[in-house]
Amino acid sequence: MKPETRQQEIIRVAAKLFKEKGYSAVTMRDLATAMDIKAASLYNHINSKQDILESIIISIAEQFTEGMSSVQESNATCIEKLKEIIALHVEVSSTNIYGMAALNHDWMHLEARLNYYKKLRSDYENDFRNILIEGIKAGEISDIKPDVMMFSILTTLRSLYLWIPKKEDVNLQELSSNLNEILIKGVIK
Amino acid sequence: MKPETRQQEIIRVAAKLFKEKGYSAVTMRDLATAMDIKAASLYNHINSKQDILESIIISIAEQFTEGMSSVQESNATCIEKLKEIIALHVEVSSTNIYGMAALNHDWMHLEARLNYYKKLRSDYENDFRNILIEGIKAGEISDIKPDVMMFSILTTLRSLYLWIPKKEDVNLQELSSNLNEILIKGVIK
DNA sequence: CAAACAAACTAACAAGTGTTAGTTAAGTGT
DNA sequence: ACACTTAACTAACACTTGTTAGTTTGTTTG
Repeated sequence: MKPETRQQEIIRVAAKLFKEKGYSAVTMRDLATAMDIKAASLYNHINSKQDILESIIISIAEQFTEGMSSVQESNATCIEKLKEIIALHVEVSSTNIYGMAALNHDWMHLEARLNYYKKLRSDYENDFRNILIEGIKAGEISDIKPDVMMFSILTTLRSLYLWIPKKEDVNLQELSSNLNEILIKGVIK
Repeated sequence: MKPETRQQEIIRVAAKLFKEKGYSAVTMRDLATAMDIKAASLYNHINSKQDILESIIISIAEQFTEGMSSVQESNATCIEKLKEIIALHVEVSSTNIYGMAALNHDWMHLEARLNYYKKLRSDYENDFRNILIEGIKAGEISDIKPDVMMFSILTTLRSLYLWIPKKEDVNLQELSSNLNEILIKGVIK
């Protein structure tokens, strides 16, 4: 396990600040104070504020893309694939709580890599939708508009970062299985 | 139907900009340009940028508080109450699409009224949770952690603003009933 | 017609913005 | 002893920020 570089440390602290106040409201002087150095010193380690946002968001987006690839490769039923996607989100969100906030709130402040991010996102959504459509065809999944289903599940999963840190004793295994129950079978008894 | 005052117009346009870029990234000059006047002229109608954010967020938060009150007064089953809450969110979100974005993204930039907002929100969540707990007791609702259920449903409902504008022909009645199906009965057939 | 109002303007300000340049000091490897 | 790297610093820059003061112009009202 390599120790964290100074650059990684800055990016990690920045992600935390971005979660609390949003990208635009965090100044380089805020970040410097949190690192206990002067603002100018940050530039020994990073190129720009924009670069920090990019590394946070793009790295997470690529994790989701990779995760979706392995879900697709698995020879499972659509419901099983859905469960794998839920587990993917719990995993990625719990290891990138602060980054997920930046991804959800501040993706529009990406500049050079905005289009790349948008492509990753829409590809992900298409793959997700196709799984639902297959499930409907196979009779596994209710015949409701796939877009509404996807929206409902995906917004819950994308907001996990708001939820996970609240519980000190959060058991990720348990959270995953609770979400499986609720998202797949609903709340009715 | 009274015509919109100039102040209301500014607040409406501001909400739209806040949705696109977030409160902190929108400058008074951006807002002025969108209104086709100079920044200083805005101050003939509003007191401050902060004030604009407050009126947007607080007015919506109070709509939810009122809505929850009437849900509670109704003598319906818990599942019926849930459906009423879903309808409430569809109604409020569809008539305040831009404002909902500000509420979700920028509530932390409230200053004087931050605590008031937080109180409204936590009261709302408590009422919501109590409905679920009653439903579990009554055997209407699955015995899963109420917090996880609430989180799942509420994040979907809170994100409706992201979804509604995408469909040009969005039928709100239909959206409501689709959400009832999915959130209550899940996606499984 | 005069008074009042609504709604725009120009000009300016103090504070804060991201970032660059150049420097210093403490380790590290040869 | 030497150069190299790492990581901090001070000082400054050009620009942008929200906001205020004071003024002008057209419209409404008594």
